[in-house]
Amino acid sequence: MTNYGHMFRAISCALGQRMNQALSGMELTFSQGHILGYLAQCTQTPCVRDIEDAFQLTHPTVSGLLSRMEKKGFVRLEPDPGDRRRKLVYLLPKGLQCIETMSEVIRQGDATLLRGFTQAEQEQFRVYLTRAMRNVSPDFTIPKEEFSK
Amino acid sequence: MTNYGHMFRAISCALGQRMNQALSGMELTFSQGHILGYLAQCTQTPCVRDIEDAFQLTHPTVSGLLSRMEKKGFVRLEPDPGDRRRKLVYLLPKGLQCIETMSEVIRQGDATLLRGFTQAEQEQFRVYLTRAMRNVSPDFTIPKEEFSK
DNA sequence: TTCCATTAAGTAGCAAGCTACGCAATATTC
DNA sequence: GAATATTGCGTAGCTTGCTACTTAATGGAA
Repeated sequence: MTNYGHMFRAISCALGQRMNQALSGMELTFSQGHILGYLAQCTQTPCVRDIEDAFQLTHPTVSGLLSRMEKKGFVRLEPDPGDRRRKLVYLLPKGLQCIETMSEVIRQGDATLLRGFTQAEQEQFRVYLTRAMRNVSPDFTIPKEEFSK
Repeated sequence: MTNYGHMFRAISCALGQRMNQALSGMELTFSQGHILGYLAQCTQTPCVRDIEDAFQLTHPTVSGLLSRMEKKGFVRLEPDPGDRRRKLVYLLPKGLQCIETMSEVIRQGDATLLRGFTQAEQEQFRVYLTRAMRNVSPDFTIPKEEFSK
């Protein structure tokens, strides 16, 4: 009777819009920024498939994101010499430069969303969201990103 | 540091996928179903703009949705004789028939999301979500739909 | 070794969001 | 009444999600 699906869609879209506007200056999108954060944190150069797994996204989605990111010079894709099926995803300097801005944008987005929440309420909300997340997507883990500071 | 933007995106996508799969039998999508629910509840035939306002969506988005829905025979669009700028959106019988299924799909979606939540936790979660919603989109109201039963 | 299964990536095609335009009808203002 | 502003809709073009299919490379089994 409450239709959470609609609420989540609305919040997700509104938040995404804010983020994308904040990032529009550096021709970077929110989704692309997340991938940069993931790459910056990796100890080993990941392949496309690794990114799909980390973000629970399908191959065509990630493939499209990376192709646009490559076009703008944020990353470079190269075949893995050890397994010629794979393509390794390298973070380029231009991509690395965006990490700090991304981090700030995320911080501000969270602050907007949680305006008026006490510390305890934030913790509680986060617990609920994590539980809801696992309910709809059991093998979900929050992807490691270079935005923890 | 927690990146709520990503959590909301992930939940929203996962939930949407479930809903769309459940509705795929009747060639209806989740977003389209919401509009049907809104139309079923209206006392006066709304125009396109009314739907945009109700769901906080842009014109091209609603325009596209309605055009696909019209193609499938769920709704019919006709110019408003009283104001020739407007187009009135009529709910057709085929659209009305989907309401019940939509209602059930939403019920099941919510149940999945909230699995393991006590009644009190559900209420609390709902309060948090509503507050978060207003934080990111101040003039948001939950659109009236014919899914309350 | 050869055959088959699996895995990684590519691509076509679609839905649903968005921004940024333009146009026609109505409303407002002088 | 005429000029201007606003409003409602259309459309082009983009991103980000998806499914479904194909192809190439690897791995395992007969």
